[in-house]
Amino acid sequence: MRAQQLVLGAIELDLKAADLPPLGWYDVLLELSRVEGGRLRPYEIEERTLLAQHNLSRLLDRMDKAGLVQREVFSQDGRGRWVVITESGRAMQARIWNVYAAAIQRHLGNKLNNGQADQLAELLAVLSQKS
Amino acid sequence: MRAQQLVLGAIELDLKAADLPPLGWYDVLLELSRVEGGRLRPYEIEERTLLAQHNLSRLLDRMDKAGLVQREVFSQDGRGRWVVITESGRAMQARIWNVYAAAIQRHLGNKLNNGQADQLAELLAVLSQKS
DNA sequence: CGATTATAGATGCATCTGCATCTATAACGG
DNA sequence: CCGTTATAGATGCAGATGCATCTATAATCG
Repeated sequence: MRAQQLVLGAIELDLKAADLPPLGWYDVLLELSRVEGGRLRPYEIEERTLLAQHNLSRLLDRMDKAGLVQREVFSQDGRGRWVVITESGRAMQARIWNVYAAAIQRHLGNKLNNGQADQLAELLAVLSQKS
Repeated sequence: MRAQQLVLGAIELDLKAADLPPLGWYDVLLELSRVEGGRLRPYEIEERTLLAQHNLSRLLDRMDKAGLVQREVFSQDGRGRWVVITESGRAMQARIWNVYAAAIQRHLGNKLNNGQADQLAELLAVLSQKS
């Protein structure tokens, strides 16, 4: 818990210092940017990111207002929506990645060698397994 | 990040299911319960827990209102306060620990053997070191 | 001393999160 | 079909968090 808080906090500070939005925004932008057509249903984003439904709904409000995504109707199911990444959203994803990658390097890469990083990833993968 | 979110979320759910307050409360109660006299200055709690100052200040409001801690004047320095754990606070700390310990066992202990747990702790300690 | 600066803690305000619930639509079962 | 139940997503409200700033007191330095 302590390590996560410290590392995440340090990364978020780096983002903030570069006037970029928090990591949650990046997670959404990344998922959208790497699927065909740049569009996903909200529940798909939810599954991929571990954001809670109500939380994602309002994050999308903010990202929509910021012009990074747009909501469109999903005609096959009247309940559903498409969330589509905009050009500006793709640009933002790239800008964040520049800073994010450097932050990962600084706060993780500089502290662990490759073997340790692999080991850590493996142990955390074990913890992430459903129970 | 994912592992932390999953494991912490699962532990918090266990606490909530037992009608207990979130882990932040436990952190404060634990620190207070294990010092002589059961009292610390707010800034000391802050250092030990990584809670932000303004955040801790209001957490203490809530814990005070719940009768788990009391604030007392600190006569050596007019700016300072004592935070003192109450009997009820000690009882709560113990009640939380029962549930918390079981949750740690379920969500960590059952997934990692001792060697893996040690390895993980060691890697995370490396990450926690100041830059 | 007295003015400046630093520290301890509290607080107003905006944002974010969780929780429950709501609306709208779809699926299902008799 | 129609009533019940399930699913997608939004929203009102309370509680939590971050940020900046405020008050009060201490320490420092000319």
